[in-house]
Amino acid sequence: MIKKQLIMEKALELFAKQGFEATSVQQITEHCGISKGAFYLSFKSKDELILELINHFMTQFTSDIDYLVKNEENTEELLYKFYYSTFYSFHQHSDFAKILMKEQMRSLNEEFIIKMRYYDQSMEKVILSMVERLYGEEISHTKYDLIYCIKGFMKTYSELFLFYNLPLDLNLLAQSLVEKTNLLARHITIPFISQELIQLFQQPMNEEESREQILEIMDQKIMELGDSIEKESLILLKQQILEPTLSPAIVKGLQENIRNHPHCKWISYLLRSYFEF
Amino acid sequence: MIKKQLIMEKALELFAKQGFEATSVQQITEHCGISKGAFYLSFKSKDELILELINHFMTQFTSDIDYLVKNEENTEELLYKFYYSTFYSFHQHSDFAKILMKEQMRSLNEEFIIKMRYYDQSMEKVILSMVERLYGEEISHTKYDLIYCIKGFMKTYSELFLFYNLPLDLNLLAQSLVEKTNLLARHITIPFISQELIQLFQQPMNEEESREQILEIMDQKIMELGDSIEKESLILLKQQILEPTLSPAIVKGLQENIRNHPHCKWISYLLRSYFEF
DNA sequence: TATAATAATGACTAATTAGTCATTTGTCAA
DNA sequence: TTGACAAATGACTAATTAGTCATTATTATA
Repeated sequence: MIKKQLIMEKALELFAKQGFEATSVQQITEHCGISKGAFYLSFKSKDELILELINHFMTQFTSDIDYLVKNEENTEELLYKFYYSTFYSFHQHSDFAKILMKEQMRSLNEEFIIKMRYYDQSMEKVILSMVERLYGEEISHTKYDLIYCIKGFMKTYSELFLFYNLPLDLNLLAQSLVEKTNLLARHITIPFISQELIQLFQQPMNEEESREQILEIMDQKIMELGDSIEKESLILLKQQILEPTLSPAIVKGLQENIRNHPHCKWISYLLRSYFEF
Repeated sequence: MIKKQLIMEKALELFAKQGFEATSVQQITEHCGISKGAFYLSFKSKDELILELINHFMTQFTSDIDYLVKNEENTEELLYKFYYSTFYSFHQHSDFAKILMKEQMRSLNEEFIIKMRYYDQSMEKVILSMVERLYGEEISHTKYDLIYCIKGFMKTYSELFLFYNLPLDLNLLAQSLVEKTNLLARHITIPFISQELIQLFQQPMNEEESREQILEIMDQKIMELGDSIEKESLILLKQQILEPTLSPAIVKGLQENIRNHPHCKWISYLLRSYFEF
């Protein structure tokens, strides 16, 4: 298991520099100081490694932001904290962020594209719920434009410090983007992205499937974890999904128990969506 | 010469779908219906093909926008036309635009990165001069933020119709972005991107080299062209650079003569920068 | 028609790739 | 010390790659 982590870390460095395709398994194993065979003991293929990297970072990233958006009490501070922690995460995991910017939609592997679209849509949902919390009904007809403007800010300003090693004043950056976002939110009158337009390319993720998917991931995590508060909480939460008996306060508390465990970030996010808090 | 064009067109289609690295020369030649040897009669290498594609589109693209920004009389209309023609070009050359979005900074080849940075900086200069024309001195301390917001809009909104085949209402899109841009321009108070920050990563393109470069490209184009108004204009403009004798009106007229010739777009842009109109 | 010049071919090389598997090495308990 | 098991190795395969070059086909000219 520790070997797997080593490979993921070292591969990430190479991928960030050269991209997925230009980096060979040979290079990765050399960079790790292990043999080629050892690589295939940890991963079935190069593609599996890439998929695990994408999952690892995207789940963490999305769920962190989601938690913030759903739990920050102070609405005044929310937008600031959103930008701050987004760029903080980018900065912290800059190798993965670079891949995200470079690789994006690319690569022949259909599976990657589907995965990335899924996470991209999850992220859009999170931003949407933030926008709705912040500005309410008054921006209902311009909210999709606002989301795309926010995404545009994130992309363009990330490039600045990801690809040129510039000193980064996170506080100023967040403040500056908060001002821009508020300006747009309060004064846009001509929306371009309508509800219909969104529906044209956002194939809905169907709900029933999602329940089964949550239960499946929970089973997997329950098996992985040793005896702990986290494991017990997961088991109780699973029962709650199968037949609801517990009070909201208890469910909320159980979710709180698992949310900081590094392996439970994603299930944490899925449960927040499922229980609607 | 016609063969070269065929290869460029067909290669572009494949590159847009699969990216540079995932597309083999074999695939390209098959898609063209020619032999592998024939490919190497037109291009020294696969990299040369890629570089020519980048040059072909980026020169055309940059110089078209530059002409618009420098020559549109009606300042009210300028921003609208900027967005309209930008997205119109993207739409027209969507295969190349896709590559631009996907490939971006990527690829191991240092030469590509340098080329793309050069064109990116040229584009930033064009946008800067537009912003200065539109809003004057009052936005001098926020103008770089404005440039990056405009670039963000361009990127994010392009994705919508490049990667999902959506119907595109260019008029509405341009109007919508004009409103957003004006809002930001008139109300931003907290800039993030300062003059100093810009200088940290924009290595200046030195001026003396640029004069020699212009003359070199002119010589090349003069050789390429058959006897025509364009050729004569180029010869006169070259003499003007070597020793200025002609009146501004004549110089302007000579530039006008060449600006619409597809092979002269870039030299046209360089001359506008050199003569400062 | 005959000759020269140019264009086009595709089998070839050498390098690199992802992935496999017989073999070796290391680590335990008995 | 032995024997059993797991961990790790790297030479190997089969496929693919960019680029070459002797050969053939086509065209233009005399």
